[in-house]
Amino acid sequence: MHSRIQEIRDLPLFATTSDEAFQTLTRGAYVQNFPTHAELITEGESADFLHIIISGCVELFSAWQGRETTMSFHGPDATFILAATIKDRPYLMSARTIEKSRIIMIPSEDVRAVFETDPDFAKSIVTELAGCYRGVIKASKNIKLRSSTERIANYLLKSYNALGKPKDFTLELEKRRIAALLGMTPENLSRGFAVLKEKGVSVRGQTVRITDPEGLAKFAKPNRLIDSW
Amino acid sequence: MHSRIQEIRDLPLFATTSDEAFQTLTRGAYVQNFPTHAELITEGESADFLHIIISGCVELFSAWQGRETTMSFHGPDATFILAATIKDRPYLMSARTIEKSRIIMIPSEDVRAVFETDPDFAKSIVTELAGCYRGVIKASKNIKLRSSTERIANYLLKSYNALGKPKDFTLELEKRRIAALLGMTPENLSRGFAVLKEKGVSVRGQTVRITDPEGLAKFAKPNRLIDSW
DNA sequence: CGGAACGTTGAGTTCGGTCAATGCATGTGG
DNA sequence: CCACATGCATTGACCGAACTCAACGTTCCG
Repeated sequence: MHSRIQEIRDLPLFATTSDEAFQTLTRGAYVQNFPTHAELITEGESADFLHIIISGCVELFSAWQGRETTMSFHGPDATFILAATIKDRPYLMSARTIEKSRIIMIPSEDVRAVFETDPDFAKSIVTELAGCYRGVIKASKNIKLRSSTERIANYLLKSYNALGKPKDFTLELEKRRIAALLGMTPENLSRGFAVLKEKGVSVRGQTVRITDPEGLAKFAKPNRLIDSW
Repeated sequence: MHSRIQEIRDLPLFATTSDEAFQTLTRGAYVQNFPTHAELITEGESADFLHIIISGCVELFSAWQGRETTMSFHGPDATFILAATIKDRPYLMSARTIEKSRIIMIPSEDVRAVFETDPDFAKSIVTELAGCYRGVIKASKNIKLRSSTERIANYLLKSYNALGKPKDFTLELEKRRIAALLGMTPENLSRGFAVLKEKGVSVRGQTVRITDPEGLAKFAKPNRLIDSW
């Protein structure tokens, strides 16, 4: 049990939080393991808990009139859905695991209460939320300003650079999920990879090799206000 | 001068802020009048000031590789760009006035400083930011889950309801701006209006009449998790 | 070994964008 | 006060990016 608390305490979100505030936050909190494809929350429900991912991967998605769209994927240390928790409003998105995942759930009331009493925690929360906001803006710009092939190129380039420009690397997500993340169908992702072959990328199964980083970058035109760090 | 301060003091964002904190915030602040089509900020610049709109209308937009896209429009009481101010990071969007506008500019440093010392202000800021976040999410769902005609139908329905279901009403924005807001070309907006004629909408110039609210709603299928209030 | 899910490829469609012409306001200067 | 310029809105013809549907191949797992 002690180690469970510790793994939460070590999260960046709580780095500067006082012990007292941390106690309050974790008193009513759960830590839970979920299998793959577990639906964690459903849009429209009231935001009773702030969720924080310890390990695994979670997809945020939305539906309307039988259509569904993926909004984002999140890994360890990410929070969702903070904005609903703060405003005490219904979730705007649903969440499901796409791997076995370990999630902390902190009662929204406690988050709001501690926010008011602990300035450092308030700072952490607002920084986290601002980061989420900027993430959505970037995603939106990516979708609205780029063609599907350009989005793929930038996605590959970003992975490549994040991993330190390795000779080749493995895709983190299944291709169908990459397609969903980039706002296209799996068929179109395939066709995109085919086009990018001429620009200096070879994709074989899960393995990607960037044969011409310069050429790819020249095509992708990555931009820190969209792809950023 | 006194009335200038007063008009700021009365903003919702400062409703619960202490006088002392308010003093600090406004000490280094400007209030400025801008003409139509003034470029207020450019994406990539550092976020030196939090902007608050007192009157007028501001467009947020982004560009990449010669392409441009409208992200949102904002009227009185809205803030931008809060997230950049908080994170002390470059703006992700540019802003321009589309009417004569009166804008408050508060040094970002002061916002961050007061955030740490005044819990009520911190609360206001985080609530405002959470609202911005949810706004972007809704806009993104609107774009990704609906066809252009459906977006138009919902836009008209929302205006209609917001105004109290009047016999007819005038469009707030120019049609070209509505088109940009809804993520389509002006040509397509025109065609959309034509289609909606059959669904119970007549648009003549700036004037809209909803002849069949039921029928329009049946087509538009408005949803509180997208169109909300 | 068989089946299920994923991925790829091809054919055809559709939605929305581009380009161009025209109409319609508004506004300015002679 | 009118002539003309300018910018917005509309309409039509065409184009193209991306989606749908279907078939087939591959991989992985029971």
